[in-house]
Amino acid sequence: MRAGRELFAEQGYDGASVRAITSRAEANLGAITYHFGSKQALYHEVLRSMVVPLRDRVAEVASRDAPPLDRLDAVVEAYFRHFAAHGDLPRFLMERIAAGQLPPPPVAVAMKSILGTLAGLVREGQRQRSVRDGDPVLLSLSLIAQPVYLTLVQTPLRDVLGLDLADTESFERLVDHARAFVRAGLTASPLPDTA
Amino acid sequence: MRAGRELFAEQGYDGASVRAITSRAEANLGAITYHFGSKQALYHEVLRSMVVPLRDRVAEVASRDAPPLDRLDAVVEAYFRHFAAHGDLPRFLMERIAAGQLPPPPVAVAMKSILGTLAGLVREGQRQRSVRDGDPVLLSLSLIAQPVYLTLVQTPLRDVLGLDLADTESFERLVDHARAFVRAGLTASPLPDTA
DNA sequence: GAACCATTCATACGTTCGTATTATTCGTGA
DNA sequence: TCACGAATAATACGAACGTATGAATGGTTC
Repeated sequence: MRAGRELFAEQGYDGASVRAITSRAEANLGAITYHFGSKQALYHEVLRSMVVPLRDRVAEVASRDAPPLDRLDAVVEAYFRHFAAHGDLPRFLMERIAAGQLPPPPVAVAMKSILGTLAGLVREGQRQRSVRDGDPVLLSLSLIAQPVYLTLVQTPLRDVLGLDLADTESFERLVDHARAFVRAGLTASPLPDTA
Repeated sequence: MRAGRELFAEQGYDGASVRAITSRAEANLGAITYHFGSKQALYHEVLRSMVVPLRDRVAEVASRDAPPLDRLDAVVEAYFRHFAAHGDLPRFLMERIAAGQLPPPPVAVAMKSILGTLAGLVREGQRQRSVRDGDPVLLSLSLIAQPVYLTLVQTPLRDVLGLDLADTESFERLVDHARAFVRAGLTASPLPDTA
């Protein structure tokens, strides 16, 4: 599983061959078929093992005792921290989609679950007028877009622009930036005075 | 080129075989090697043909005669409209990256150029205090994240949530949402009164 | 210590891949 | 009209792929 996670992240699903994975794991060529049934089954297993903790983490942050906006804020941060610890995850979330396929089942269910959680949080914020009006699902997607995209482009940015967002200092700036951006994007415009 | 664009979008770079492409083009298996030199060269050519118009479109919108915030707004819309007309593009922009590779040269070049344009626009807005303080490149990336991510997840959303963002009405709602979100994320907080 | 069973291992199979090779076709310009 | 060259076409090649097969291995249980 570890070798699979690494190689799927490095080379993508198609790029990571069964031979490469088993050889990195110092196992036999047949090991994947034997233990998981197929390459795809291993892939799904790897996905599950990465995506479930993210889902749990988001659910936990979302259920804290704090104003909805603060919790949404915390979700953004949680995403970044989780991605920092599992830098491969955003690639896993998007790879099949970017290759024109449906997301694999583990990703689809996690996506659905997280989106439900966030949309509920947004709705709560809207009820108490702290979050801007608008489709809760769209607002949630816009939130998610930030950590996913910004993490995803980190490597290309480093290689194309020489912009390194991975060292501790830059990373904190990145997180702060995204939190501020999302919070501003979500916050209900302060009402003129009345109301 | 058309067959390549279609199949690369549908199946990803690895998924689209030379045989499938040439057969859809009703051409011979050797056609790609003959006319482009290799599969990868065709891929780069296809990328260039999609990415250059986007770059030009952004540059055009960014050079309009309007307040920076309005132009940034217009860039978001331009992205969405361009993606609506070329729904494959976001996949092309992200596929190799999501597969753990560097972006192909045409994408890297366009990325660099667009990012330069937008960052300049952001800086201009910051100078006249209409755009929030912060790293112009990060702010630009946050802007780009919205059309790219939201377009990218459209298909999965339809299949997973039954949420269809492609019909005209939903699409306009989507664009309006993203514009509002980005504008709010970029706008400098109104100063208390003084200043 | 013998039987059993999960696992490891080496190897083979059939497919598909991208590209190279060689021949053929066909429109164009002298 | 003939020759040239660009384009198409059919086929071959070697490599890599995911998976299947059957034999070895080694620990556990009676």
